[in-house]
Amino acid sequence: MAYYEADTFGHAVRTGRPVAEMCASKGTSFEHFGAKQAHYDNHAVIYYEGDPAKRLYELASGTVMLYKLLPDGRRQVVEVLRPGDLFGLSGAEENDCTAETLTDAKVNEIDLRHVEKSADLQRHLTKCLTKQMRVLHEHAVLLGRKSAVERVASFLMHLVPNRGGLGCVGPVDDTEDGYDLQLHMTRQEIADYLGLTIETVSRVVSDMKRRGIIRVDRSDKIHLNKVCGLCQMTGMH
Amino acid sequence: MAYYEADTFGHAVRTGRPVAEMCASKGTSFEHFGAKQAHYDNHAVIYYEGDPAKRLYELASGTVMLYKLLPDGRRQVVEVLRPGDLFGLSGAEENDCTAETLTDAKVNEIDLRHVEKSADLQRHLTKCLTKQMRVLHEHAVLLGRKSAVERVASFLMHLVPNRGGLGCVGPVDDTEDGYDLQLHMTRQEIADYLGLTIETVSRVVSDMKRRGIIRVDRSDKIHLNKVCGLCQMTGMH
DNA sequence: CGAGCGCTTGACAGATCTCAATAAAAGTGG
DNA sequence: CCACTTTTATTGAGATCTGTCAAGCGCTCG
Repeated sequence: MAYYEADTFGHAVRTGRPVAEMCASKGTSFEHFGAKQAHYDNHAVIYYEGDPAKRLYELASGTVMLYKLLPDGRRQVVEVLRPGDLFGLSGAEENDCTAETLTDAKVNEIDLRHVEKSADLQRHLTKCLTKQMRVLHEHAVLLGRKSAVERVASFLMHLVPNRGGLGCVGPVDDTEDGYDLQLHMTRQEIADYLGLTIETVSRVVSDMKRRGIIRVDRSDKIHLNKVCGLCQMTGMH
Repeated sequence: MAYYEADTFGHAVRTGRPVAEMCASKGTSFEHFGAKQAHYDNHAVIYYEGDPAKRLYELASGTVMLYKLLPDGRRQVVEVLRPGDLFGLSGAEENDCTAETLTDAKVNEIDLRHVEKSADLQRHLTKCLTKQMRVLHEHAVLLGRKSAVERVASFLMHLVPNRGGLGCVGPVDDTEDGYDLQLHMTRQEIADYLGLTIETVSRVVSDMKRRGIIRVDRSDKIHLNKVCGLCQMTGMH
């Protein structure tokens, strides 16, 4: 079924020409620019830090993380990507991060030599990179200035659509302000993303559970009882 | 004299047309694309976080920092920019950071509406943004995973050209491996960049002084006695 | 010379990390 | 379907690093 979609996209490539409007209207996905789509299983490495950078990647579905390692094994997850995000552009001969899937993922891949040529694609790149840069800025604040509780609260809030950010719509309903979410990361991955240890993440989650802010149905299935309450804990209000 | 250069650049704008080769050959500076150059004094704010994003900026000379504030006053400096770097692209209606000079600075400014149009400019943007993203990734590792000593050591190493990074050339001379550097940031600014407190930065610097790794001639004039030795303290070897 | 600002230093507190044990969940093979 | 192993998550106790608060130092400039 997933494979079907790939074929559909492949077809679009064969018939379509790069058209700015198509790109702009659809927002994400650049299969129009001669990309081939690849599938990756859960926890598959797409490329390693230090590998020669050959392709530009666009995440079509699923989740991918980018991380860097220090020689002694410390790891920092620098980005958690969602569909539409780009990766593989390191600005050098070699990739600056390792890219690894967090779920099954579909990825559009374009040879870097082709990227240079298309003006529409360049415009698309600028837009995507700018957006990702904004996220990196906010994450720098989290890593540099937030407490463990604020980091975890911010992390959870980012998984709730249309809440917490600039376009926060507030509680939909006065009495009900819950939200069910599915984590695609282990505690270790979350810790490495938030610049904490696995034990600290676990303790903060347990604490939120004890205080009735969240309910943990399974370690990767968490119900937020009060989204607004959680948002107050992010350090941003 | 600085003003003279601005005139020279301004002249180039009036006579030249956007040419990819000009841009590529010079590497930085996009005065060819109809930019106006502005001068800012030391510690002048170019724009505030939350202001409407109207222009794209390219730093022509000097140093600029981008920072974000939390409501309680905590500050994180998210980027320290060098000539050739871009800023002002937030990917939204409003700037996501405040931009403030750390020195006198010359800045090329283009109205965002003009940016859309030029393909060459877009290509230039992609290249610059990619490079800055790489720096942000590395800084995330610093903020998330490095100790105070490693952070300060990394910070100082970044101020030494051609050392520490991928293209490290090693000591030029077997006996001499010193380097004189000029900080353009106060201890507070450094602390806010490294995710530390001013006291911790001060203590780490004093400690390095005591151990003979650096010599502090003035609080903003630091001599590195052994660049290689300092590099060993960054956590990256 | 004195005021003001930035920097340094000390003593202490507290948050997070480390190490270790236990518990829970997921995968394996009979 | 059930032991059994392996992995992942939780919890506790203690150590450590960095932050907090407060005082003192040393420029720079009027």
